[in-house]
Amino acid sequence: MTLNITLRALSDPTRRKILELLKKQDLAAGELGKDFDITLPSLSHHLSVLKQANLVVSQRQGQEIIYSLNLSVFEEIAEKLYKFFKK
Amino acid sequence: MTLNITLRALSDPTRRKILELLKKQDLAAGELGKDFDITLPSLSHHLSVLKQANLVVSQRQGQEIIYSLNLSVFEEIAEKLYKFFKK
DNA sequence: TAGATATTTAGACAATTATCTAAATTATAT
DNA sequence: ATATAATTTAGATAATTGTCTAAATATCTA
Repeated sequence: MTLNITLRALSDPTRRKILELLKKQDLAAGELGKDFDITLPSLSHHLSVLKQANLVVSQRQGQEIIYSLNLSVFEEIAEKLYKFFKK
Repeated sequence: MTLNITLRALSDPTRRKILELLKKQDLAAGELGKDFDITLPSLSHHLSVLKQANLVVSQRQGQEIIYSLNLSVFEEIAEKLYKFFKK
C-alpha cells in the first residue's frame, strides 16, 4: 500500500470519522450510517476507499456486512508516517 | 492547526515531494521548481497550501523567497497522527 | 528611474471526488 | 417463490482542487 493511497484515504473527514467509530467497535454499514448525514451509497463509497487503502476490512455476516479496522496496516502506516516526518 | 488541514495538505504527491526536498535543504521557490513539471504559479499554490497547514515557513531574502520546513509543527503532527492511529 | 529577475495573485478551465437517485445484488424469512 | 432487509453498483451532477496564462508585486542593478 503506497503512502499516497493511504493519505488520500485519510484526507477526508467523513472517512476519518468512520475510522474513529471503528476504533470503538466493529460496525455494519447501516450502523455506521446512523452517525452521518449522507446517504448509504455515499457512505458505501467511503468504505470502499478505506478498503482500497487497506485501512479497513469487511466481512459478511448474514445480511449485514461488518466493517472493522485493519490493525496491522494501522501500525505499518504509523511507521511510514513516522519516517516521513523524521527529518 | 487541525488534523484536517494537515492531512489535506499532505494528500497531494507534489506537496509531499516539496517537503522531501525541503528536508535536505531550504530552497527558494524557483529552485524547487526545477524538480517539477508544473508551472511556477502552480508550485506557488502548493507552497501556499503547505504554509496554511503550517508545514513550511517562508522568508524573503532579496529577490528570492526561501522556504523551509516548520520542524516544530512536524513534531506536533507526528504526535497527532500517532494518537489517531493508536487504537 | 528603467529594466531584469523572482514570485505571487487573479481568473479561467480541466480533472478529480463526493454526493445523489435508481437499480442491482445478496441473504433471510414467510 | 416472493417479499423484505442490507448493501453495493451505475450513472449523473455538483463541489473541490490542480493547473494554466496573463498580469501584478517586490527586489535588485545599471
